[in-house]
Amino acid sequence: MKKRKTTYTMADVARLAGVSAGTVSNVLNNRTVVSKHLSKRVQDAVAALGFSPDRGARGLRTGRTHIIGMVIPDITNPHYAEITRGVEDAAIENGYELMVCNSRRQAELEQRHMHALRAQRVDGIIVNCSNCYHPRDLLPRYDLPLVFVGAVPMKSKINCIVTNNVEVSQEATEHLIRLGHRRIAIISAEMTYSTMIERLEGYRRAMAEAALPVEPKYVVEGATEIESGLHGGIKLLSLPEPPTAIYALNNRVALGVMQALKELRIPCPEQVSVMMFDDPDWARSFSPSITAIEQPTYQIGVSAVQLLLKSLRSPDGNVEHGPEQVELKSCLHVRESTGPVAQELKFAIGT
Amino acid sequence: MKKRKTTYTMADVARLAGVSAGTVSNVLNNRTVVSKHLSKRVQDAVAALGFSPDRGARGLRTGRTHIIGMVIPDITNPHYAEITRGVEDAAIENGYELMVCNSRRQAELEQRHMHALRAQRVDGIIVNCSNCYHPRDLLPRYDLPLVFVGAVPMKSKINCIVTNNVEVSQEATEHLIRLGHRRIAIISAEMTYSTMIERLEGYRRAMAEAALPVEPKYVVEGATEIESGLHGGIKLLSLPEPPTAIYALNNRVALGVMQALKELRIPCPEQVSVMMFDDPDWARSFSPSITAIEQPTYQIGVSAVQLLLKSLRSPDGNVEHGPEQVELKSCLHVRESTGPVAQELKFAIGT
DNA sequence: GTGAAAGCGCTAACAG
DNA sequence: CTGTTAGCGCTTTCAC
Repeated sequence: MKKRKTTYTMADVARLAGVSAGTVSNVLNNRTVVSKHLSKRVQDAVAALGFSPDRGARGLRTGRTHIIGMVIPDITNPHYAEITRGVEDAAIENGYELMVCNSRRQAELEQRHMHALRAQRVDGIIVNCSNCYHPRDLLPRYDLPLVFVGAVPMKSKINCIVTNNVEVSQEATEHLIRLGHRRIAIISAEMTYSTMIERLEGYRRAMAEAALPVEPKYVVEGATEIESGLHGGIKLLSLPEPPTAIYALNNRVALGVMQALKELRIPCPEQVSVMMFDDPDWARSFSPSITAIEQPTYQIGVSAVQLLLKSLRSPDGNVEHGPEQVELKSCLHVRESTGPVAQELKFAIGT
Repeated sequence: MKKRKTTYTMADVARLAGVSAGTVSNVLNNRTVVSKHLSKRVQDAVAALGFSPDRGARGLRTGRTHIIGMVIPDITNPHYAEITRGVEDAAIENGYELMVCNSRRQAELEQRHMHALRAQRVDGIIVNCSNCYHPRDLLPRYDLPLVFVGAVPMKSKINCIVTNNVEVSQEATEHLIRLGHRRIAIISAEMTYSTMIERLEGYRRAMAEAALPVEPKYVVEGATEIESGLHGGIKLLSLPEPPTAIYALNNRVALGVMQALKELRIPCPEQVSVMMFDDPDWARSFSPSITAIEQPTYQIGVSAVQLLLKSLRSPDGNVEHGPEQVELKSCLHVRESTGPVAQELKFAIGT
């Protein structure tokens, strides 16, 4: 039942180097000062055997696995993929390995992953929870250092990395209003995400400040799927009085909206402007290129690891003065998909 | 130096249930038949404490960590992201956890990750190597079960999941030829990938069978970056005799080609047709929607895990009769971006 | 400075 | 059926 006979242990290295296992350990972790002489012998033996210490055994002994766990909704969404890249890079730089799990936005799976990661005795978990109203269900009774990213639990004192969703969403909506748009529709994903709630709030504020009504028929709650944006888009564009601009609250939904415009052969931005949250690679390649709000995805990942490590080093599992909240900035990139509102002339032509 | 005092051990469970640790282990792994009576008591104790056994300790003891490692070039590329999804789902279904590493197409990083995974004592590794000519450098001296996916080492007897690149690429090129195209350009990514070599070969065969010359000026070797497709596309389209069709060998390059068309204001497919390998979400949302070759990405991931597990269960680390090669099928989706070759009339108009 | 030995949490013989 | 025990590979006192 042994795994591989070709896997060496520190005892093998010690024997070959003619020292004790403890000394090998000391050399490998350059702990106490080992004499140059023995140190060299040990290193030669390590190299000769191609030995690398068993991290699992080390973890068992030290109580730290040096593994960071991560739970995200869906790695195939470029938004999460880029955050993950940031996390991985930062983790490795600090000597940690990463274990990523996809929850598919299912609370049950989310929990199962959290428990699996706990069973693995990861040192901490970075999580993007899909339901910000029931975050407590996520936390194992036995506290593991946790950092939330992006979508975070509401009204909870926790470590998290957030972005200025309200602010940038308001700013982006104002961009549309400045272009003359009055009938601005918005399609969100699941409203269980704190991010969606905040982005909608930004939209509301901009509308309110411009004294524009937020008409329910222009506010569509979708899901994080392309089909959702497609159907929502078709529904909006088929209204007796269709919107002149559509604001998609994430990249999946936006993809669906673009498809809706294509199917209905509605020119963008001539007849309808489109703006989206997220700024995936393809935003600039589309015709027209898409006005988009870029989130600091990579940096979110890096910051999450930094905060987690900070929290790991604190005695109580939180940073010194309680949970810390880091806010990063998103920014709007105006491109070709948003233009001046269609002139009435165009409607005249249509009739 | 203990990690968390709130983490219980099997001894705690045993004490609470009034049994021995061995019995707890037996219940948890339903090994030998434990009496209903004690079994219940143990399960209650486990539930009461929220106990879950330390996988690291178990791994140390059993010699199997039940972790699968994975090394891919870049998780932010939808192609790899979808393979990863398949791998994760299949892994979890079989009681394995997953550790994914990004190599950024750097051989050095690729190796470092392989070693890190070995140090973690993963049970096997799934790898998409970026240089199919030097795969041996990847293998640690101490053999770990390995399964290659997609880009595989050339001329090596190894476990791998491949696709019918040559065949489908030939078929796709024939599609362009049937549309009347004669000047068909092709932009590849790094030719160190076996996939690129095979896709180019398919193109060559189709051209040869149609008695069309493969002109060097129409064969561009790029890199897996959008910029690469952009510059390659601009270069091709600026030729005195530009191609009437461009075939991009992966989704990143294709994105760049679309951007080139946009910048040069060249109508697609009226003047230039575009076809690409890979079929990411956005292919159908583009205007025009893009003719694309879909790879069975998710299934590649699932198959890779299946083959790895099969190999893990074999005594010699390989499947019964030596390494196994599984071939899956890709398929062409004809969409709007490929059309009949531009009539000479259009050129006349241009002059 | 270095070696010897204990023990992290678990499983797998082996007794009883 | 259940308990006892040894030991997986490593780190870390503690003597020397």
